[in-house]
Amino acid sequence: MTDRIASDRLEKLEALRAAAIDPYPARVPQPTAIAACLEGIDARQGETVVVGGRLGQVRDFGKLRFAHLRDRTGEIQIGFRRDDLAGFWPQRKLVETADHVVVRGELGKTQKGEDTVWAHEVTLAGKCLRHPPEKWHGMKDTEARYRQRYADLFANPEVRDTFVLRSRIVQELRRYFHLLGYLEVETPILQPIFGGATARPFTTHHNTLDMPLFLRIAPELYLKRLIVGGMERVFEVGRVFRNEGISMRHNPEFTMLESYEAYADYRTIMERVEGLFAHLCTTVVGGSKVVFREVEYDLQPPFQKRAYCELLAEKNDGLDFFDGEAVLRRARELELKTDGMPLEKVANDIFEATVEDSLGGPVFVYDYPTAICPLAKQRPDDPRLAERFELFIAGMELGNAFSELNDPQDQEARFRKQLEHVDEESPSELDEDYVAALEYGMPPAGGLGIGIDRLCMLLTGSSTIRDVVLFPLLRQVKDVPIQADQDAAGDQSGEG
RNA sequence: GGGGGCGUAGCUCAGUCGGUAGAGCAUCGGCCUUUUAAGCCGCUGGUCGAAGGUUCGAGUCCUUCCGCCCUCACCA
Repeated sequence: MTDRIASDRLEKLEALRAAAIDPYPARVPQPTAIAACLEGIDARQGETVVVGGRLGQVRDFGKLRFAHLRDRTGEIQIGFRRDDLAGFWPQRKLVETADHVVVRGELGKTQKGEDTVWAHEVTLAGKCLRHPPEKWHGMKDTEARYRQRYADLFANPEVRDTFVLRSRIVQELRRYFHLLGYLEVETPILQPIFGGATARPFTTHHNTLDMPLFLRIAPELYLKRLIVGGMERVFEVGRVFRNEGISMRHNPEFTMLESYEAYADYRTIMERVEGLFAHLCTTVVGGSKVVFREVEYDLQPPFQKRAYCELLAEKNDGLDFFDGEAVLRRARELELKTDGMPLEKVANDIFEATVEDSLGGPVFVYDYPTAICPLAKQRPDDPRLAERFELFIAGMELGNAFSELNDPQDQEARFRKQLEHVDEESPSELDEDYVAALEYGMPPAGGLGIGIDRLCMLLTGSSTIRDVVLFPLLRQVKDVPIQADQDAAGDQSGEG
C-alpha cells in the first residue's frame, strides 16, 4: 500500500454506496454549534440536539461505542448504543475516525459524568478517504503541515487557535482605525511603476493592454494620492509582494497595514501605534505581556524611544553616521559589503548589523538620516535627519512611520537621486504621476506601515512567519510521497 | 545564493560495526454496554526521498539530484 488513498476506506465507501448510503449527501440536518449545546448542559439533560463535525477517535465496546465530535466551536462526546440505533448499527463500522457526521441525539452524561450526546440518528455528511494523522502525536512533519495545512488544521487544534487569533487581531486593528475615523480603502496591487519601499518586485504582464506590470511592494504612493484627494484618514490592510528570500521572518507575500492621516506628524503616529497596541492588548491578548521565543515582552505603552544616530554611536564606538571615512572603516571591520554602494546605505547596514538584534523593545527608533528615507519629511532644525521612526520588538522591525514628505520639488529631487543608484530594488522610472499629485498639494500627514504577519507572530507566540501564514510559499514538487499515486488512486486528474 | 542538519509503514519514530526491514498508533479480524491515548488476542501494511557507485552483500559508506528545516545574506 503506497497510495495515499486508503484502500480500506475506499472499500467502506463502496460498501456504503452498496447500502444506499450517500457518503457525500447534498443536504444533511442542520447542526447547532457544539459550544451552544454545552451551555447550561446540566439543566438540559434529555434534550434532543443535532450536532455535526469531524469524528475523533472511536472507542469500541461491541454493543457500545464512543467518539468525540469536533466542530469549529468545540468538542463533545458522542455515545453510540446498539439498542438506540437499530438502523445505523449494521453500518457503524463504515463510519469512522475523521469522517464528517451529523448526529441527532439527546444530551446526557456517562457513568463518569462526561457530557455526551446519546445518538439516535447518525448521518454521514462527508467520508474521509485518507488516513488521518496519528491521534496522539498529531501531525509533526513541518513540510507536510505546510503543504497540507487542511490536515494540520484538524490534527493540531492549536494551529487553528493561532489563525483564529490572527483573524481577531486584524478585526480589532480595523476597529481601532475605524474608531479614529479612518476609512478602509483598496488600492492597486498591479502597478505599472513599483515604489513606496526598497525591494525587488514580482513582474507580470497584462495581455490586452500589452503592458508590463509589477505586483506592489507597498501601497504607500497610492494611499498618499488619496490624502491629496481629501480623504484625510485612510488605511489599507493588504497583501504586498517582494521577490526576495524566505526566512523565519520573511514570506514572499505578506500582509501589511498602511495608514495615513492628514494634519498629523510622526509624533501623532507614535501615539497611534501605542494606542493600537493598548487596544490589541485589551481586546485580543488579554493583558500586556506576551512571550515570544521564550522571552517575555511588555506591550504596555508608552514605549521606549531612542534616536537612531545615538544607537548607532553607542554600538559602534561613537561612530558618526555622516562621517563617511569612519563609516567605511567600520564597515570593513564588520566585513560588510561596501563596493559601489552609497555611503548612507553602508552606514545603515552597520546599524542593522550592530543595533537591530539588541532592540528587545518595544522601542521606537526615531530620526533616521534623510538619505535613507526618500519619502519622509526632513526635520526643520536639521535637514540631515528625517521625521521617521521604526518600531522594534524582539529584534524584529514591526512598524515604520514618518511625517510624509509633501514638498513636490523635494520629492522629485529625491526620486532623481534614487535613480542615480539603479539596481533591481530601485524603481526603474520616476513616478511622475505621484509627483503631480503632490503638486496639487498634500496636507502634512503622518503615515504608518505595520507588518501584520510579524505582529501576529509576536501576539501568538509563533517563532516563524510560516506558523501565522495559512499557506506559506513552498517549492512546488511533483514526486514527493504526498502526491497521490496515480495508478492506485484512480483518475485523480484535474479539478475540471 | 553560502554553510549545517534531516528524509525509514497512513501517522509518530527506532534501526548498533555494512549482514533476513522494526515498534507504537491507525487499518483489518475476534471478545467486550461507560470508554476517553480504552483493554486483550491475532493479522496486514515498506520504491528505507530519487538516481548512480563501492562491496559477496547498502536503510547504513561515496557521488549527484530533489525536498524540508536551521543558520547567514536581504527585507517588513
